[in-house]
Amino acid sequence: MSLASLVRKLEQFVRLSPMDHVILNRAASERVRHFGPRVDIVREGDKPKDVHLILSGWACRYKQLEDGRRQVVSFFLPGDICDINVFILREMDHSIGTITPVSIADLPHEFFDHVAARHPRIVAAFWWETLVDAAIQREWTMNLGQRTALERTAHLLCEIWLRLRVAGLTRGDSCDFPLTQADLADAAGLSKVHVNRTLQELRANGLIVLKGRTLSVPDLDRLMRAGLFNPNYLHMEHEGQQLDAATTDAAVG
Amino acid sequence: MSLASLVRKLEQFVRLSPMDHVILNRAASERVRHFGPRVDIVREGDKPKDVHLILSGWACRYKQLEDGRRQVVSFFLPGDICDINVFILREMDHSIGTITPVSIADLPHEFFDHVAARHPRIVAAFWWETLVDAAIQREWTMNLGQRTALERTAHLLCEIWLRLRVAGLTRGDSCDFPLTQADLADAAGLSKVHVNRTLQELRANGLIVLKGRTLSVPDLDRLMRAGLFNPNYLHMEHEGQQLDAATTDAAVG
DNA sequence: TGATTGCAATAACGCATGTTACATCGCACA
DNA sequence: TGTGCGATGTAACATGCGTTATTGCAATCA
Repeated sequence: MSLASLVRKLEQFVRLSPMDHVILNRAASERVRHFGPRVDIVREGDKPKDVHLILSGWACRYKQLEDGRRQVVSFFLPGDICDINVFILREMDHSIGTITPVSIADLPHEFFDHVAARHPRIVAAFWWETLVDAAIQREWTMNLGQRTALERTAHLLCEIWLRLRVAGLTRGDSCDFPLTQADLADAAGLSKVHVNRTLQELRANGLIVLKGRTLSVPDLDRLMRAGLFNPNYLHMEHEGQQLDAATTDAAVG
Repeated sequence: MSLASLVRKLEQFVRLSPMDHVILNRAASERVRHFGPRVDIVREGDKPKDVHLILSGWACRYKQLEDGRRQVVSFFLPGDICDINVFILREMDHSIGTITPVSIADLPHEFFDHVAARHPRIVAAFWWETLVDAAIQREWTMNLGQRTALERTAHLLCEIWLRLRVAGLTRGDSCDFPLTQADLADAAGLSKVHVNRTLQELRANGLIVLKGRTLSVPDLDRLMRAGLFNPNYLHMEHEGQQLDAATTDAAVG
């Protein structure tokens, strides 16, 4: 039930007040739902109702062609929020499915109305989350369009690693890693067979240790170099110079 | 100076009041700048200052690797807005460059503050624009990850065609088309040579006529089928059942 | 304990797309 | 009227990745 991951992530951007914490806590404990692994939470064509906050487990957003080709367009890790403000759109243009068992909190319309009026720093933090999401999607475009299979896979692993680390979900140089090679293939736009070859190569180069459902990254810098990975798009402002409320209120509008 | 394209596009989603029009008009006529073709408007690493509204001309957002590989991650057409709320981020993670000569209006911070407080329908329309942008980026991920060169190119042309049409920039089955084959290659993640081959094939199939800087699409349905194109992600709500102010105010929060 | 199932690993082969090189076209400008 | 240059077109060849098929392994369950 790791609301901790959300807070930890948001707080690298804005410092939330004790009241903000209370608000988030309440929102994350009402209307919680649980899903098994490998099921759909939302389907393309649905009319979106709520925003979802991932409390625990991994999920993904994906699109599918009629002939079955499937592309994972993003991963959701604990603490991630799915599509703030989908309220505005009439119909989902993609699906969201679980990878592991997942717990989510549904955040209704009214939560955002309430927050908008009274908790500007939460709003700012959510804006930041939204913008980072968009930046990640652009980077995936770059990844699929320009990087080789090896670079692309390394890049994807770096991104997941850093996002897990910010969420407090790494231990030393290891983390849980529930993705199958088929999942990686759908995300990287590669065949399963070639993902397998590529992982072998990463292993042979000592860049990763991946066994069971655990990933270790013995030397992140080397993996980042292999993936031509530049973390700037994640906009992690870990230098500690966070925006204060006055600035963010104005920026959010 | 086509503010008309912006208004036309936004109005398929919300009906703007006469006052809204005045506001947009004013914003689009102060602080206008002009650029030549093939120059950068914004560079990766810049600190973003204003939001940009494209008044005329085509531009693109792109990212580049150190070795020169370049990926166009989106195109900007007249009436498009670049990155609402980039205020929040510290540093640009991509560049924006012109393709043709371009005129833009810089929308400062204060414009959004003003609008946020007093013009909820403009806010709603901007939200919609932002969400559609995100949906387009996801679709590009799909495009690069799963579609073949032919499908991918056809899909890209369909998208541009529909976006131009909504902006009122098509004439019958033709439109201006200033992209070079190199531009298409950078956007589609293909080599120039293969883009050339692919365009030949589209021409041979009678799906497009592309000569000089003009594109004609004699049969959009066929082109859409060739590109496995499903327009749902553009969220064009042309059925005319637009949201009214009450709904949208709440949705925007 | 054996059957079933899902995932990972490996091999052989094919093809879509990349690469390099050069020719042609048309427009801008001297 | 030529000259240069960016864009398009084409050809020959190379290769990275996809496809299909099979095997092994480990977990789960009858």
